[in-house]
Amino acid sequence: MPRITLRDIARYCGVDRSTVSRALRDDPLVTPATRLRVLDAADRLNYRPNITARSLAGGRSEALGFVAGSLAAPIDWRLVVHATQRSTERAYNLFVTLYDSDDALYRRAVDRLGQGLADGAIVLPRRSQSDVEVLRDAALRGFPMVFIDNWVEELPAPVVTTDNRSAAQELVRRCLDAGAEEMVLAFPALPNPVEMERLAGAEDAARQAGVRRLQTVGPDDAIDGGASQGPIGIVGSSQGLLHSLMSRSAAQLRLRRMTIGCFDAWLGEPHPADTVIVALQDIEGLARVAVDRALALVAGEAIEGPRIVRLPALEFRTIHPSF
Amino acid sequence: MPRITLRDIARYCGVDRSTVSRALRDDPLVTPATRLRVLDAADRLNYRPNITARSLAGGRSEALGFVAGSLAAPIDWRLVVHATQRSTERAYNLFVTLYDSDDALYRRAVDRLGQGLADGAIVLPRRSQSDVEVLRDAALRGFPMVFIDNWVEELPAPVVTTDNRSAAQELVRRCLDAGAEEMVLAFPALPNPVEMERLAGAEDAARQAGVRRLQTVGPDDAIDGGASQGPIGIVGSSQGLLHSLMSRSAAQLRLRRMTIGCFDAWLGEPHPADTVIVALQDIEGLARVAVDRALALVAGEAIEGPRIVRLPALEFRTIHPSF
DNA sequence: TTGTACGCGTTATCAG
DNA sequence: CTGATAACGCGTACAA
Repeated sequence: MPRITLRDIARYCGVDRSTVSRALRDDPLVTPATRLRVLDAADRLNYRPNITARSLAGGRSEALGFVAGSLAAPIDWRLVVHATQRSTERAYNLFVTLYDSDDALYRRAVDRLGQGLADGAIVLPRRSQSDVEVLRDAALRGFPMVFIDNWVEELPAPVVTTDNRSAAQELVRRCLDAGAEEMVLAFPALPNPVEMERLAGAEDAARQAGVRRLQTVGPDDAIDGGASQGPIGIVGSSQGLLHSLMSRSAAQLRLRRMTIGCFDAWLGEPHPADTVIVALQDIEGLARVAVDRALALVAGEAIEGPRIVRLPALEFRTIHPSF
Repeated sequence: MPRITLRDIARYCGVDRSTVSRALRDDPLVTPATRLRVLDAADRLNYRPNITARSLAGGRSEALGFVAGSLAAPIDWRLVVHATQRSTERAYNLFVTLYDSDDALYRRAVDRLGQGLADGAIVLPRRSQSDVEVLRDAALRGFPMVFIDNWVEELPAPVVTTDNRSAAQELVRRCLDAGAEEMVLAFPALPNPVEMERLAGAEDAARQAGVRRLQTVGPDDAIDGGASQGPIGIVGSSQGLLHSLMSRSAAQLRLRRMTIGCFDAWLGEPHPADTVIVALQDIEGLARVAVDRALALVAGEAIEGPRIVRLPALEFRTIHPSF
């Protein structure tokens, strides 16, 4: 099954390859008549340009990479979807590569992208320690990169993220407004900027409100119920984390009224006596801004504004059990 | 920031470009001494081969594409993760492209992959009507494709999927064993093979067991409670679908004991009185077999075994509320 | 064992 | 307006 190339069309039309190339790229230099002939032939022969050849010749691939650990959290794949859309609007392609906590895969993915496959990348880092090593080479080589959602302090690439601090504050406030008398804060122990900002914001709000009891639980801790049986507020980064915490703490939580504060999404139903408040982030906004900044970098334009862009939460949605 | 090429290394070492090329590809023809010199220089200059050039010259990209609608369902991104791993094991790269129900994006994605960017693709179709049109061109051109999980009847590509029929049967049986006195079947109206097989299997099992009441609900229907208040079984494809059905039917379901049968994953907690049975599919197996079949196609090997491979469910897991 | 020369499919730069 | 020609970076027969 031999591929149809420019040469085939050129032969078919009796013109030169370069004329075909021009015609297909809508170069105004080419006569409408010949262009029509060429387009018709291309259509008839079912021609598709070879992208690798085009990248090689043009020096650009017109593609961006999206590097992510996994797509387990809804925010992850939603970022991918919107980044794909925005890239397409800007006549760029987006390739997603996952590394799933595997450093070798991670390095490979970043390497490949920098090898002419993409003109730049959007990076969604997860574990800051290895992120640094893997990304440094590409950064040093001047490969355009933009961090999305989370980032790595040590690298100078632009960052597009959410206003995590304010959102965490607001979640705590709303839990208290809903009647919570004590607060539990559950954020992963990972030393990454997002979790740190969230924790700081939540602690701030709790302290300012003078919460009677405040505990910060680690990834394997259970909630210390103490003697109280009153309404409790639990704020954390993701449903998965909260869910496992609540399972571990089932004995302490049974029969207590709970208000849960969570980021991004809550799937399924709250328990009958509970309320869930979700900080809905502007995921589409993140993706669009990240793609635009990446393309600006690719084009060599100076970055406008601060290195870290923080988009505010779109909405705080309260979910009550439906039955 | 000029890229380092073979030429630079060749100059640096005082050898020819082709020698460098060979040394880097571990060609046994090259003297250990010179290979060492070359590798050292490559390392020192921080050389990275240009993939587009390599693909162009070699005629293969050593990459596979993974085309999916979205990654909303856990099975989707888990397939991607495992396909990435398997591809890497086989020294291939995997690029994911999403189209998110957008036909233009879809066509573009498939086109690009066929343009030299990938040697073949794994396709996870979602809506069979447009899938046919978009994929037909690539298929006709002889572009190697393998369907994963779901597929399109009209196209002859190999299929790797699960044994949906048996799994649906088993879910219904287990609901009945758990005490359900009537059954509700909730599968999307999409005319795709997976949903059809699931529905058929579920109906089979329900009929064989002589269920007193059996209803099949559409995407916007609510459950018809009738007069009964006994235990009810609800089997459907995904948590999202079941969740919206249950919300719409809240009045009928309140206070009834429910057993829910679901595919792939259940996030969050069952309601206090409910039980959830999940058919855990062999997602890693699907991904591995799909990658292997795709690479076999790429290599021009004959496909062994039947066109449709069906992997059995790994496990049926029962989830009880933890508090 | 290494160097020479050509081709991969496309774009860009010249002449004509 | 079009045709010839030289890149782009790499792989590989073939020659030395």
